[in-house]
Amino acid sequence: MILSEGSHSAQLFTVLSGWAFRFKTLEDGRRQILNFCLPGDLVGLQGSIIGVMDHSVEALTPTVLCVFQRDQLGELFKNHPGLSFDVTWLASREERMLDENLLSVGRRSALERAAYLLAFLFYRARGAGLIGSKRIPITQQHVADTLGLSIVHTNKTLRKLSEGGLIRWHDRACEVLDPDGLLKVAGWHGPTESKRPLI
Amino acid sequence: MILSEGSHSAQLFTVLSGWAFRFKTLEDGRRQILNFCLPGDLVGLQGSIIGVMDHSVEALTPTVLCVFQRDQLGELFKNHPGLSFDVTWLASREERMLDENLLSVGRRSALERAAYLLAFLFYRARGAGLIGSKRIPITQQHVADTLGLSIVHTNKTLRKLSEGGLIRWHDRACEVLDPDGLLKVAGWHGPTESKRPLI
DNA sequence: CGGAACTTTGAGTTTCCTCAAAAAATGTGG
DNA sequence: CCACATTTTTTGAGGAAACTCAAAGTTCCG
Repeated sequence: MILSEGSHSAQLFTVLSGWAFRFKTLEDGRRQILNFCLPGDLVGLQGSIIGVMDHSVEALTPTVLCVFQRDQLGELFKNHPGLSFDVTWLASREERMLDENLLSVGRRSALERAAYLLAFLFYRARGAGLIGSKRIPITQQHVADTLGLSIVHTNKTLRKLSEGGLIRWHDRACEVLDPDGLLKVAGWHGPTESKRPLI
Repeated sequence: MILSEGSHSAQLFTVLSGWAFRFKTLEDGRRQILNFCLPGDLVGLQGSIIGVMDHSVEALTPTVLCVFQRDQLGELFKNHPGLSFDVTWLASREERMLDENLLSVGRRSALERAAYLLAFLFYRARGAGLIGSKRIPITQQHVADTLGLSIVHTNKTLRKLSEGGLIRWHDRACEVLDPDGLLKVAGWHGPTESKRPLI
């Protein structure tokens, strides 16, 4: 599944199963991953509200979506105040995650950033009900493009986390061995999530 | 005006006049500015919906706010679908700005980042109706904390933009002399804003 | 006028990057 | 199951970007 930037029929959808990610690119190809999309996430609201999507979305695993029609959104707000409150709740949750990510990319060191990201994804997966799999299905290139680092430096940084026994990398995926250790390295207290609406 | 992180009576407000900014800090004091708040902006939605504010807000100039009560939000969604749509529109606009900022901090060089930020603020000021003043009331420390750079390197970077005749720095503020030049340095096409709701 | 905040400069260091290439894992077709 | 192409991970070396430390100018404000 790939939905690309500038695409005019901006889609609004929720992820039912699978992993995906949102990203933007500069004209010369530099790519920044903005956030990851897990089951229960609402993706593309901005595009739906504003008219053009200005980021792209790509799947990491086979993914099942529930697609909404853009023009249903006005109707939703008119007739379903509870649901539209939930939509806004999810939007504000996404914004909170972006705030955290921006803090991380702007102010944390490479090692702290990597630890933060993997802890973040670990807890998101858990929160999305993917309890069984501690496997985060991303390549080191994805990590690099999320953290704003080169692939080489990312590799050397992840290696340190591996050597510290915090993670293990295999099969194009990261296995988190010690979530608390990651939190400590990152200087983070973990997610402060309470109960959330499902759409 | 300062509202601080973790404050429990999370506030929701719109800026009526003045400049402010949202930021987060790490425990050792490193600060990341997340976005700037100009007249017409809705600030603190996430806090209002989720219960605790997890960023702080500080004023750059004397600022007038219109504060909403948090518990009015449910009522708003129930009885004013048009307005609640607008609230969500503004939330998605904020998210779009964060996406851009994250791309910038993650993937642009120091010079590109600085140019992007100043162009971004220039167009935001214009969009907020502050047409007269090309003055952006921030110190170089604010720029550094927005771009994720040190104050020293920020100074040297801004100096290059000054020497290129793109900006002028005086009175703890930046004057934009050549917006198009900034866009070119940043490799950006400027804002794609259409009409927006006022709350 | 004096103190504080802000801007500027220089020097040396660290972090991260690019280039290049090898090693390992993965996927495909026979 | 094997041979081969592709993608991903790993390593080394040298260079560029950004950082810290330190200090001197400047501007602002009471």
